[in-house]
Amino acid sequence: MSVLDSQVATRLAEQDIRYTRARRAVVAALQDIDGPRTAAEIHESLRGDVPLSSLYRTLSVLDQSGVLVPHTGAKGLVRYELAEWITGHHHHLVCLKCGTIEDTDVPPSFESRMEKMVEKIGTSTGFNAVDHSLEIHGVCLACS
Amino acid sequence: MSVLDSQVATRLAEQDIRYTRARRAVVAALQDIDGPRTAAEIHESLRGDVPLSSLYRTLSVLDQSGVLVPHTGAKGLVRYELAEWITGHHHHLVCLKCGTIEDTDVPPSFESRMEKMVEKIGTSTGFNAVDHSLEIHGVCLACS
DNA sequence: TTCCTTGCAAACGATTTGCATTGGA
DNA sequence: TCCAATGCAAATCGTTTGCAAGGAA
Repeated sequence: MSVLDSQVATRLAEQDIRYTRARRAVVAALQDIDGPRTAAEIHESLRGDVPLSSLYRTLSVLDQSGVLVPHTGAKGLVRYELAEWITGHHHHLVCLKCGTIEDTDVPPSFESRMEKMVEKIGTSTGFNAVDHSLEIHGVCLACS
Repeated sequence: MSVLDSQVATRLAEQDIRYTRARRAVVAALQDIDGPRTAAEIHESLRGDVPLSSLYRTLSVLDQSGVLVPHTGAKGLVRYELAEWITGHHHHLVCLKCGTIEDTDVPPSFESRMEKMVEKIGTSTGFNAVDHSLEIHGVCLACS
């Protein structure tokens, strides 16, 4: 059991949620990938080991328990990735052609300024900010 | 015909696309709103004047002609808003509870720094950046 | 008049759910 | 053991499309 696996196991145990075969498989699959993926993509990378209907339930459980985060970045498809307490904070490159989303980082100095700004926007508008993500839209290497 | 209307009319005329009743209605509906809305929401605010299937076709035409921009921000629903050449550049407050997206601005000094950064990320990763949007996630006033 | 656009109904694709069975702590 | 998780098939929901009728240039 990898470090990541035991972190996730702990997180699920705290909530009395079982860490089953399907759930392990999904976490493992997302571990090797640096960006959100759709249910269909995960299903394929699992070579059909987990039927789609179970996969959707698995994604939903892992989302609600804070292990995954959903993104609905492009083409109206929901894409999941490991939560930031696992991957670390990052931002997204969204391809306008194929809809793929990849992770990217920004310089720490910019990041801290962005955080302050987000906080300020919250207090001045009544919007209770929790999180933020800079979405950069364009065309990825594979599509250009 | 409002200023906005004639701008849109011109844009469509350049592409030999008719500015019909349904298209005018959608543009007018989005004009009063400061954030992306789903087809269902637009349909409702039009009080069913435009049937859903026609509405989807209308949204698609206005998207392809550069009048609207789609966002797939939350709950896996596609939301449309007027393009930035009409509304001006802005960012988004995304409510994690109800999924609504509202527009917001950031200070110009921050904005220009963000633009430079986005450009740099593009050149250093092979990703051809076109556009960006800071998505601030949290809980909106109505939901808290 | 001539296409483009509309409306209706049927088709589609992603996601969800009911229910009987299996499996994990 | 005992309840949660799974697998299958059917249902649901947002969105798309074929086709005949109506409308803008």
